[in-house]
Amino acid sequence: MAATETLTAERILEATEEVLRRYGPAKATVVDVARVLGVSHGSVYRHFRTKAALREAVTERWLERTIVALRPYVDGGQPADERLTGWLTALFTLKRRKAGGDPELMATFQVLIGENSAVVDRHEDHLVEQIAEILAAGRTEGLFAAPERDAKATARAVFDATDRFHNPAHAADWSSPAAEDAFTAVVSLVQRALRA
Amino acid sequence: MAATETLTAERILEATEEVLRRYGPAKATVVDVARVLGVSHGSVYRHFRTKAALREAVTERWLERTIVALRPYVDGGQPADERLTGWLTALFTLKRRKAGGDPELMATFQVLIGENSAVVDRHEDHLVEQIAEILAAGRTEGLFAAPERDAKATARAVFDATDRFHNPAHAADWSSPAAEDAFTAVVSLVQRALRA
DNA sequence: CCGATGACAGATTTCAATATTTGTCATTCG
DNA sequence: CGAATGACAAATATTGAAATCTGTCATCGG
Repeated sequence: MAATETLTAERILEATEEVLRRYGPAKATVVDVARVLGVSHGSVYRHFRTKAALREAVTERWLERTIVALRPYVDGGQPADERLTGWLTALFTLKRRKAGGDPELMATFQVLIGENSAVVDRHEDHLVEQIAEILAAGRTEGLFAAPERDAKATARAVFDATDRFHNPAHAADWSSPAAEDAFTAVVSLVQRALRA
Repeated sequence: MAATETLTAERILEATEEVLRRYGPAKATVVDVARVLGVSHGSVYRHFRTKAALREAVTERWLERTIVALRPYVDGGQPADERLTGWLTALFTLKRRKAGGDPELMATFQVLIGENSAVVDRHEDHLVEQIAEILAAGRTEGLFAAPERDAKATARAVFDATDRFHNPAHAADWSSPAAEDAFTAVVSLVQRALRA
């Protein structure tokens, strides 16, 4: 596997993801990444100052995909209340499928999440921002009441109230059949709270 | 430290708690517990079949204390909506004080929680039961609307929606000053959802 | 000139030998 | 007689020496 292509940050991130998938977060080393790419580990350090920075970048990429996947639910053509339910359901379904489909990968992901709380905080802000957009649209459409406190706080409250259904820390609960009902109940609670 | 008193399950549980506090969950051994009590470790096994059973009993005792501490908020003389806010605030304050005041003890507690999910599930059921009582009272008082689904599911939804503020998994977030506001926002969201 | 290399020091992890702990039970003690 | 003991086997944890990894940098090669 000689480096036929130029060594880019992008290629390193792909290789790192592969190594993390294959060996898990505890055993994945920079040397492994370099081996997959057919380069010396020194070359990896030209693109990422530390192993931690490399893992952080992978985490960021990973989280970014969720943001992109949820975008359609923010902009979609239905009424805002349906879009909100759709968005929340999509987020839950996405995470649950990931957790159920490949528990080991989810465990790896959770370790990265734990290592990079600053990245996660920024990611949460993005998600809250998307909720805020839906809520603002809902107010324009006359579906949602004007917020008692500032709009951002309400969006954050919706995010926090549904935490149990998107925070990977709770992934173990999602396989239970009761989880579906619990999710529906919380979403309906949230919808009642927002209704004009 | 001769066994001047009779060796009871109660005394063993107290000693186990002390050992867990002092050495943490990883280093606390049955031999340590026996040493504190001045007996042989074989005697401890007369009262608890396994180390796991002993830890489970400690966990149960620990959780029971929360139930007792919250009881007054269920029965208290104020209107039900205020009692609900009081109950939720008490739970959050209790947990937060525990987490902030002695982080190591909290970490120990979290390990026990993780080991004994069956006990935790039963504990959650008790808490949800307390919420359900307040909600039922609130309906009688005309403060809360009749539930769309069954009453138990609504109580569970309130519990789930506030998960971030009582689940020890989130203890790390509670020290942030934003946590207080986030909590207030979610409680106010829940109250709006329930209002008649 | 510029990206890649690999030798290197210090930090971290692995592994296998050693010690401790768990759980049992025949025996002792009151 | 029933509660407590402590010797014991099997499971688990600790330890420290050896191996590997991280991060740097002087040197190489296109």
